[in-house]
Amino acid sequence: MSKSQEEKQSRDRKVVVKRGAQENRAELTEAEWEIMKVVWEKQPCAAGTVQEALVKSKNWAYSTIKTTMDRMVEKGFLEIERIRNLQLFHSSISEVDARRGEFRKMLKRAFNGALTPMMQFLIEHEGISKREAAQLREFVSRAGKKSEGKK
Amino acid sequence: MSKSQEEKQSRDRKVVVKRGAQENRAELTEAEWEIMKVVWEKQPCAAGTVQEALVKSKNWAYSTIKTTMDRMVEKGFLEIERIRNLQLFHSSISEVDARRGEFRKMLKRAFNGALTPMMQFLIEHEGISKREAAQLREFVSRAGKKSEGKK
DNA sequence: GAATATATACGACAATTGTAGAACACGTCA
DNA sequence: TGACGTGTTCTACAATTGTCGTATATATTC
Repeated sequence: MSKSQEEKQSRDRKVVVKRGAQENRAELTEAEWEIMKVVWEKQPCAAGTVQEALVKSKNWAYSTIKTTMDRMVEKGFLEIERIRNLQLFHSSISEVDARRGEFRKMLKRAFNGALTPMMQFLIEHEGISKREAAQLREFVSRAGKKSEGKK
Repeated sequence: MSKSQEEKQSRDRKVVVKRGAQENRAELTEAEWEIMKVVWEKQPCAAGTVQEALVKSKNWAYSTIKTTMDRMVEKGFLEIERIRNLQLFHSSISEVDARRGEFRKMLKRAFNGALTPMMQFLIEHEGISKREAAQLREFVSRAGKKSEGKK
């Protein structure tokens, strides 16, 4: 496997574009996640806005965030709308697609890509709060109807 | 945040040791996952065994795998049992802990650490089969009881 | 126009992760 | 003992990601 092939695969794995019925998904790094969460909420917004939003939880230098965001533009995760000297960023990937990417990556690594072993894992090894359980019950009752519809 | 602090936090995040009732979990890279899956299945085993097992899916050079495994020893994920000149590796982390680490990382990044939005996401965006929905229901029905026990 | 504030561009370094070949060491066999 | 096979050690490079200060550019105000 040559470097360029691997590079191409690596890219495809990060952002899998729509091919027929296949869905969009993206894989973000830790820092990218933090930044995208702010962008999804405040877009279009400047890098400075993102920095201000993250100053408490992360305390990153402005240039740290700007660099990361510029790289995300190169990767196709963000786009720049220019107004005079100001760059406003907006997302090119949806939160749903990013979530899907992260979820699928986890599923593939830890559960060979299958939901059933993950569910078993949750059942046997993960507990949840009462509140979460109540909310889940509500969603599950809807799930019955939705899944019938889907399949 | 100084470099050494960040380094310490980074380590703690990768392997969170047992503190009281808190659980074990680990975070593995892509290559580490591939290797651990083989080790869990064949341990104790030599690096060459791992390389042979992965030759079809990955075609990594022996030294690629050996290097990764040596680094994993340094990280505490693997341990070496020496028999003459031969090193047999066995895992220091369980598959459950690794799964938990990967799952929790995903949950934190994509769903702010909460199960409920993840389940909602699955139901609304991922499409689940009847069987999976049934497992979800089982999880929810057990959730009430288990969480009492765990918490 | 100068001073100031804001924002971008530039450049660089460190750590981690992935990748792997070459050199060296050990064990076995003829 | 030398040859050969197996396994470890050593070394190194590349890419990515994280991190950030400095230089430069732009816009505004006095």
